[in-house]
Amino acid sequence: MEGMSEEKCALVAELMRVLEMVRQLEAHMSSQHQQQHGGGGAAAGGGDQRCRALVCTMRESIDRAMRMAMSCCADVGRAAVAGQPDSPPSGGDGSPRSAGSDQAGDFRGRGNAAGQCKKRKTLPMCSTQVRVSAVQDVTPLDDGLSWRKYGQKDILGAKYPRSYFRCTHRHTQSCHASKQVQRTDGDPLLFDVVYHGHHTCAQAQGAPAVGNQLAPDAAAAAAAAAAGPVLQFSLPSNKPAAVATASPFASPATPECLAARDVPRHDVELVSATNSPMGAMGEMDFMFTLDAADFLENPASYF
DNA sequence: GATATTTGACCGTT
DNA sequence: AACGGTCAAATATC
Repeated sequence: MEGMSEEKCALVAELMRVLEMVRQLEAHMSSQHQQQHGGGGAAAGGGDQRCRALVCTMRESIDRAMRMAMSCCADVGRAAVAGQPDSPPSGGDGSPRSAGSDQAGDFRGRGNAAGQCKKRKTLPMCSTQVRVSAVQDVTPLDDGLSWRKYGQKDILGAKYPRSYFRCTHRHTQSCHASKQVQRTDGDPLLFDVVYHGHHTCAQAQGAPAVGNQLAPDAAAAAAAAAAGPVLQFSLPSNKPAAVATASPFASPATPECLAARDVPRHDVELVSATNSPMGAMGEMDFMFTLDAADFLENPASYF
C-alpha cells in the first residue's frame, strides 16, 4: 500500500508541476499585458482575456484531474495487485521472492547478477526521452547526482549501445538508484533514459526534490526544452515503493527555462512501454500527449 | 593514489 | 542459443 500511496503522490506531484506551469504562464501573460497595456489594441485585449479564461479552465481541469488521480490510482492499483499473483504482500518492502533486502537488491557475486537484472524490471521505473540540441551535447548524464557507469551493451536491433549507470554511493550508502541511457535509433539527438529505483543517499537529501527521485538531468532537460521536449515516463502501478515523480519539467532549470524561452509548443507524452515485460506485469498504462496550443484551445479534452 | 570508465565474461531468463 | 543486465579486471583520468 505504501507504493500505491507514493504513486498517487507522484501523479499528483506531476499535476502540481503542470499547475505550476500554468501559474507561470499566468505570470508571463500578466507581465506581457502590462507591457502592452499602452499600445495594445482591442484585439490584443480580447485575446488576452481569452487566454486568461483558458488558463482558468486549465487550472480547474487540473484540479479535477488531481482529484481523479487520487481515486483512479488507487483503483488501478488495486486491480493490478489483484491480477498479480506474486505481488508482494502489503507489509513487504518490495522484496518478492529473491529480491533481497531492498528494492534494487544488494547481491554480491555473479551468480545473482542476471537474476537481479530480471528483478530490476519490477522496480519503480521511469523512462524519459531527452532530446539534446547537438550530438556533441550528449552525455545526458549530469543531473546533479553522481552516477557511475558500470556497463555498456549492444542491444539487439538497436543502432546504439545502451549504457548502464548506478549511483556512485551504491556501496557506501546503499543507494540503489540506477539508470540506463540509450540513444534512439531514429533520432541521434534523442536519448532514452530509464531510471530504476530512487536515490537514498546523502546527495539526494540535499538535492532538489527532483533529484531524489527519478530525475533526468537538468542540462539535457534544458536542452530538451530548447529543442522541444518529448518526455516519456511510466508508472508501475502495482509495485511497492513505486515512485515515478520525475519529469524534465521538474528539473530546477526547466520551468524557468520554459518560461524564459517562451516555448511556443511542447509535447508531453506519458506512456508505458506496453510491449515491454512491464506491460504484462500490470503496469499502469498512460498515454498523455499535451500540445500546448491545442491544450489552450480544448483544455477539457485532455481530462 | 583515488576514482571513474571501458570491456570481455558471466549468469539467469526466455 | 540468444539476450539483457551485471561484475570485475584492466585501463584511463584527475
